[in-house]
Parts: sequence; structure tokens; C-alpha cells
Amino acid sequence: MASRVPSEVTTLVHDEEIHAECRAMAQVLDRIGDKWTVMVVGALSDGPQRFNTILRTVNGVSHRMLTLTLRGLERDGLVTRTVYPTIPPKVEYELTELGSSLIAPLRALAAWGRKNRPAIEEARLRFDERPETV
Amino acid sequence: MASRVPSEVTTLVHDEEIHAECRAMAQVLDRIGDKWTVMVVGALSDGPQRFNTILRTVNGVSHRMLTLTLRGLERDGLVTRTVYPTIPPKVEYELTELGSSLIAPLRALAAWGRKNRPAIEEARLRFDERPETV
DNA sequence: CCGTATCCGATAGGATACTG
DNA sequence: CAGTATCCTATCGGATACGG
Repeated sequence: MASRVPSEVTTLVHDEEIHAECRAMAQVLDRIGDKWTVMVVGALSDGPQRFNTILRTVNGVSHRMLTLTLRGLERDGLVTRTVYPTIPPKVEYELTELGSSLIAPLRALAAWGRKNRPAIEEARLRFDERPETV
Repeated sequence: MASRVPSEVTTLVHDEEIHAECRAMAQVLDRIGDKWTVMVVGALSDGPQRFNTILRTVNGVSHRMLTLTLRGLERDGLVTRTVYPTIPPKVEYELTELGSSLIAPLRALAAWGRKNRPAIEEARLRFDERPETV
């Protein structure tokens, strides 16, 4: 890390911006990049849900992973957990303001996926069916 | 899969929509949910880049993972790979139209991250510092 | 009904060394 | 410079069983 020469300054500023973008994305992916988080958020976008309801809605999630996923979302303030001390117990999960604010950007991504799935699958076929070593 | 009763029909239609959303998201996460893909796309958003340039830009990525990440992006038609058969070899990667179209929704997510990082970190502290079992 | 613990396999991803 | 192969580890996540 030697001292910088003046001519690099503008580049450096640009790099800083890039790196800010990168750190933001790294953080977001750390939060939502796992297998179930966005599905759970999606399930909760309908309103408060009980544990077992989410379990049935989110296709394929295991009991264990749903617990962990919800715990993570609660920890980060995206979801609230409310226990009704009845017998049997009833626990409701609900998106916070913060959690709800994530839905819009998520939908944008999902829209991209729906729109471009055909193109991606076509590209994939072409790539896989091309000769081994041209 | 028993036959459905009529009273469930409207619910079913709604469920179908939910599941379409879910599958779209599952697909997108499968594509960009790994550790490096979005960073690489970000690096390429500046224009075509050589392998080693990307390697230096994307902080922390290993030689191996960059290769795999780029291969995946190429396979799905998000990136083109151009080899200039000079000595030493020069290989340039560039976003396709499809790849570029991913940048906007990605930026939306990054913006969400930058805006809400403080709130998330605060929530996390509160959660971690609360008594073990109230 | 909801949560946790234990066990276990699969895979992601880093380090390194070798090739053209 | 760019790509591949090998090895090794950490983590993710599923199945299951038990506890409150």
C-alpha cells in the first residue's frame, strides 16, 4: 500500500463507489442468499402466519430450517414473533416495516426471473450441447 | 392428491400465483445466490474486463471460484467470453444484453441494503444482548 | 403446536500446484 | 495470462427424535 499519486485520485473515488456497492450487495446476499429466507418472506407478505402454516406454504422446507430461518429474520428485525401461551401453544410470525420494505426489490428480481427464464434455459442448452473442445 | 372440493378453488388460484412467485425466486437465487456472482456482474457493469482485472476488482475471490463463476454466467448467457489467441493469451468477459438487464434489479437490492444496514445492525445487537431465557 | 438437539451426507469454496 | 485438477475444510441443510 504505497502512497498514491495524484493522477489516480479520480479512479480511486470511482473504486470507492464500486466497493460501497459491493459491500452493500455482499451484506444483502448474506441476509437473503440462503435457501429459504426469501420464500419465508414471501409467505409472510400475505399477513401474519403461524409456524405450521408457513411450513406448509413454503414447499420443501424442513421443520428445522424453518425455525432457523425465522430466528435469523427475527434477529435482524425483519420479522416479529408473538407467542400466545395457550395450550397447545400458538406462535405467529409477522413482517415488520423493515421486512415489508424488502418485498418490492425482491419482486423486481422475481419478475426478472420470470421474464428471462426462457432465454436462460435456451442459452444453457446451447452451451451444454456444444462440442467438448472445438 | 385427492380430488379438490369446490370451496377451495379461489384459494387454489391464489396459491398458484404464490407458487409461481416462489419458483421464479428460487430460480433467481439459484442463479445469483452464491458468494461471487453478483460481485462479478457488478465488476463487469463497467464494461468488458480481463480475467485478472476482475480477479483484482472482486475483493477476496479465488482464482478457482472466479473461473467457475464466469463459466456459470457464460453458460446461462449472461456473459460472453472472448479469447484473443495472443501470447500471452488475453481473455475478455463482457455482459450480454441479458446480463446487463440484471443490473437494475440488483441495484435496487443493494440500495435497500445500504439504506437499512443501520436498522438491521441495531436490531441484531438488541436481539443478541437480550437475556438468555426471559 | 412449537422448539431444540443430534447425527450425517452433500456441496461450496479456499489453497496449491501444474499445463498451454 | 488463463484454465484445470487435487485436496481439504467448513458450512448448509435434511431426517429424526425428544422436550415443554
